[in-house]
Amino acid sequence: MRLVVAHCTVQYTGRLTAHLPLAKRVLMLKSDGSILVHSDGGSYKPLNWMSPPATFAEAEPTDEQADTGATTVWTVTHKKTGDTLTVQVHDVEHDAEFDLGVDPGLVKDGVEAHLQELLADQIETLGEGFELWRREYMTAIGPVDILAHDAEGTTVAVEIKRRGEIDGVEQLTRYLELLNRDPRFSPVTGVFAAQEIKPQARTLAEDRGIRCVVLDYEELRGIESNIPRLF
Amino acid sequence: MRLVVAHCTVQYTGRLTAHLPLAKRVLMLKSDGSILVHSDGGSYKPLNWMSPPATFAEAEPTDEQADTGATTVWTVTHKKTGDTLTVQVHDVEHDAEFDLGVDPGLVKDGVEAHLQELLADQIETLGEGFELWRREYMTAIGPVDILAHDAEGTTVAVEIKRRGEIDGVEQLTRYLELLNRDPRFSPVTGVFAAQEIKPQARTLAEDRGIRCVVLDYEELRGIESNIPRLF
DNA sequence: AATTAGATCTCGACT
DNA sequence: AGTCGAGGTCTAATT
Repeated sequence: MRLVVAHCTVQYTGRLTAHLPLAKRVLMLKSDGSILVHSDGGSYKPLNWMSPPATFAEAEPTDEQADTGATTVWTVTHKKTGDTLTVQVHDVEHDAEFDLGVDPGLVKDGVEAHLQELLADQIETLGEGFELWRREYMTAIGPVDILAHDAEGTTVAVEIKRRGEIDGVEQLTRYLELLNRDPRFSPVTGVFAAQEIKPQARTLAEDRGIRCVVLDYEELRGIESNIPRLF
Repeated sequence: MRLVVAHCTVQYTGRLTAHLPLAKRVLMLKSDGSILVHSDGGSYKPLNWMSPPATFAEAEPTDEQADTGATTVWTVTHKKTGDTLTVQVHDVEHDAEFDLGVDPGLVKDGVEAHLQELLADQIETLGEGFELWRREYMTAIGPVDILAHDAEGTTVAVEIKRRGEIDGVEQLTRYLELLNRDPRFSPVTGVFAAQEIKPQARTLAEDRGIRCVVLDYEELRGIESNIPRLF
C-alpha cells in the first residue's frame, strides 16, 4: 500500500473515457495493482480508480508531458479488460509505503435476523397469550417475518426491522391486504416491530391500524441468555 | 484531509451493525467529517466508512478500551441519520494532514454520444445510398439511436456503443421486434455499430441477421474535422 | 466460471 | 426535497 499526495491529472479509457484536470489529490496504490484517486470530499467512491487485477507501471514523462509540468507518468492497466488509467504526476507533497498485511475483513452482525429469532422465541413480548404460529411464512409477494395468534386466537402478522421506516410499513400493509383476502386467515391484524421506529413510519402504521412495538435488543438477548440451553 | 495508518478496530451501527477486528489499516478522514477505512485489497469500496455530512470526535479511551490497547477513540456520527462509526485506534504508524482544496471534478468525455453524432452526419459510412431519417427515435421501450434508409429504401435501425457487448445486441433486438410489428416500418434491418465488438456479441448479432460495423472514431472525427463549419 | 439479487449502495437527473 | 434510473457499479451467494 502506497499513499501519495500530489498534483496530478488523470485520464481513464475503458467503458467510457473521462479525465480529471490538474489538482492536488490523494493517490492510493494497492499491492494488487489497483489505484484509487480521492479528493477531500464526496462519498466513498473515488473520483477515478482502477479495480484489480491490474498492472502498475511508472515511467518518465514524454517531452510534451514534461512541458506541462509532469514529473512521472503512471499507467495502470486492467489485466482482463485492458482499461487504462493514466496519471500524470506533477509536484509530490507526500509519498509513503506501508505493509498492511491481509485484512481479516468485515463481520456483519445480522441484527434483523437475530431480532426475528429472539422475538419468535419470546412472542409473548407482544402481549399475554400470544402464540407463535409460523416464521418466514411464504406468500406470493414474499415471506412474512412472523405469523402468530393473539389471546383471542386472531391471526397477527409481524414485520421486524432494525430501524422502522415507511417502506417497512408499506411492506407489512401489502402482506395484510393479501392475508385478509384469504378466508383461512382473515381477520389478520398487524404488528410493526423494530428497535427504533421513525415518527413518519409510526404515524402511517397507526393510521392503518397497525400496532407499533419498539424492541429492546439488549433485553431480548438478556432474557434469552438466562435460559439454559442444551445445545 | 488527514491520512492515518494504524492498527485499529472499527464498529458501525446504523442500517446494520458490523465490526472490523484489530488489524493495520488506512484511515482517510475528510474535512466534511466523513471517514473511509481501507485495507490493502478489495475494490474502491472501503471495508467500512461514514458518508458526509458527519461529525468527527476524538476522545481518550475508557479504562476498558485502554486495557485492550486502544490509545484514542474516534466517534464519527452522521448528522442526519445518527449512524455511528467508532474507531479504536491502537498503535499509529503514520499520521499526516493535507490541504487539498476543492476538486474541479471528473469530466466525462461522452464518446458514445459523440460517436452517434458523427455517424449520423456520415451515415453513408454504413453503405452507399444510406440516408439518415431520425436520431434518438423514441419508442415505447426507449430511444433507437439512429433510424436510416438503405439504398433500397428499407428501414435500418442502428444501435451505437463504444464497446459492443451482448446486452447491446439484446437491446437492438428488442427495438427490431417492436419496429417490425409496426407496418409503417416493417421490414426493418439492424446494424450494431461500435468501436470494438466482442466476439460473443458479434456471433449473437450475426446469428440474428444483425450486421456488425466497427467504427473508427479517429477516422470519423478526422473526416468531420476536414469539413468546414460555420459554427 | 457465470448468473442473480442486494447494497450502510452512490450519483445524477428530473419533478 | 423526494423519486427514479443507471453505474467503469461492487459484493456475496447460488447455479
